[in-house]
Amino acid sequence: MKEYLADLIRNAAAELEYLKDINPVFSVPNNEDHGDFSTNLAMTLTKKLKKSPRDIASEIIGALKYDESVVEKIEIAGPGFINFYIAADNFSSIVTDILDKDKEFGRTYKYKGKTAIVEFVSANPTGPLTVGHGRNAVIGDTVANMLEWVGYDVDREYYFNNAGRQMRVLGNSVKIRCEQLLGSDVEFPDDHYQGEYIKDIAAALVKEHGEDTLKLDDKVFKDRAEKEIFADIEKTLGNLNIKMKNFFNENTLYEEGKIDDVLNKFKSKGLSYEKDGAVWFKLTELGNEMDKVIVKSTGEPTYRLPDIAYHITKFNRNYDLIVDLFGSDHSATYPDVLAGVKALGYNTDQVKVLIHQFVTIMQGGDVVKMSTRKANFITIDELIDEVGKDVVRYFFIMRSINTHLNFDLDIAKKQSDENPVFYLQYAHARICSILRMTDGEGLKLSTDNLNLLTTDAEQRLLKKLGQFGEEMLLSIENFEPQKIANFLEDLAALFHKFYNDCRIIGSDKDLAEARIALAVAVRTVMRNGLGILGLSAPEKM
RNA sequence: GCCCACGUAGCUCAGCAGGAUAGAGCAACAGUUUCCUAAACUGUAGGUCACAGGUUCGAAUCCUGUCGUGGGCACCA
Repeated sequence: MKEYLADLIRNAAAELEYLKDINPVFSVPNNEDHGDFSTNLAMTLTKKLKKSPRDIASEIIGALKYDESVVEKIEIAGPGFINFYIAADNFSSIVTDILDKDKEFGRTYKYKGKTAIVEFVSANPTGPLTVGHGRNAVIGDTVANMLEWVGYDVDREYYFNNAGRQMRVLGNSVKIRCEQLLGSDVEFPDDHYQGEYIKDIAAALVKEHGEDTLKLDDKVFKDRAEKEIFADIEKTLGNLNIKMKNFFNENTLYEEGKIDDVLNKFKSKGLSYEKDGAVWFKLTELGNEMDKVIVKSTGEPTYRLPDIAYHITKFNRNYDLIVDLFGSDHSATYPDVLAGVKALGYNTDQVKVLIHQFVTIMQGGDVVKMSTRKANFITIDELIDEVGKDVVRYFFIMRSINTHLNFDLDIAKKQSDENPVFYLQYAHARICSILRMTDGEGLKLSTDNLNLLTTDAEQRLLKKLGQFGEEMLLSIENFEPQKIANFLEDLAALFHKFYNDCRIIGSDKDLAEARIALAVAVRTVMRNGLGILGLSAPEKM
């Protein structure tokens, strides 16, 4: 429709010279009194033409040759907007289109043939995934879904490191629990992992090895903990319907010499130097503020080196789009890493770094501080048990990733009617219910009389449905999952209003069958949208 | 001190590729059911879009500064 209007204006260039080579922008006005589409074209031309915007608008309208069965009327409004009112008949065809395309409706293949990798979660295996990790997990998976929706072939990847100090502390935590189980009164250090899960792992080891447990190599405790915790993490992700394609172990970068490769390249390019027994990365030469250490005087690399090497593997795996997702606590690390990758000749334009702000957990009106080490946390699994997977997912994507998210456990756990997810799902369930009823009445779906859908509620619903594809593409290209949620909330609201205003059973047969077609179209769009968000579309509630 | 994000109704937040009278949910108040699920719908009330400048025909939206909140500024990741 926008294309049609743009053509109208381009064709008018024959009469009005200044419309040549112009690309008019159309928007849907917030206020319905302002028509179906609106353009600010006249106002943008005031300077060039030195005329009042309303005069220009009236000149343009005079030059437009349009079909009155499509455009009902055109008006000048406010400071100089040109508002287009589309004849009612032109919106109902969307229903046929939706029924036709069904699961494919609203999808584009704009990026067909392109590949993407989305790296997310990437928590080191020191404990169960907590509510704090939840936002990252859900946003990452949803972004991956979104990219798939526009044609990308997407790999979901989890990057972890099982070497560093934290992992040694983890292994030692298990070992000390074993000692305690075997009767030693050794004290458990404050800075070790306090969680119950450590005791469980220790108990399993003691059960298998008895008194010999303490003769085991230190590595065994760490490896066992890592294995059990990872199994747990994968299970948790599964509970959220998240399936990783790959778990990438930082260690492989060492084993395959990737770390040395980077180090050598830096050296040969003169991008590193030695000082105080450490190797420094010359970031100042690349325009950053200060140089940073990449290899400590102990010989161990800092995170920067493996991170750079890791990103290079992403480039070498030939992804067209590389998405990294992490919390704001890591926001300072990525510029160094990108600078390193860029310095080695890779095009960082294809890297999209998404940073989400923190989640503040509220309970009883207070902020809950969480720490994996102190075992003071709420796990995602606990949350799912309380409120279900859909609520958890929805809470994490319903807000812009740039804002701090307040997760009020009391509300999340409370009566479901405070949760907006149910509002969406109820719209879907309601439609299913209607269809069960109309089926019993012998009413069938028919697209023969869609022109009967003329009430306010019906027209608004039709217009909304027509915006689905464009809105999806916009949210996806901007990496804004919350916009999909907003769209679906609007659609659900319009449907609920339609439900209250327009009855199906009891209406004239032609009208009833057209309304069934509309309802099914809404259901299809709702289902497609919920699918992208990874939410279920229940038939009954 | 420096860097990033945020500041919109009592609360939680949309809106921000500039656009017309700034929206929703919750909370408050008043209504709607012999009728396809009331997990719904309708209405009332509630605003100095943190503050101050600037750009613009036009600013919640862009720019600068101030204040406030969160996160970061390691030879931790």
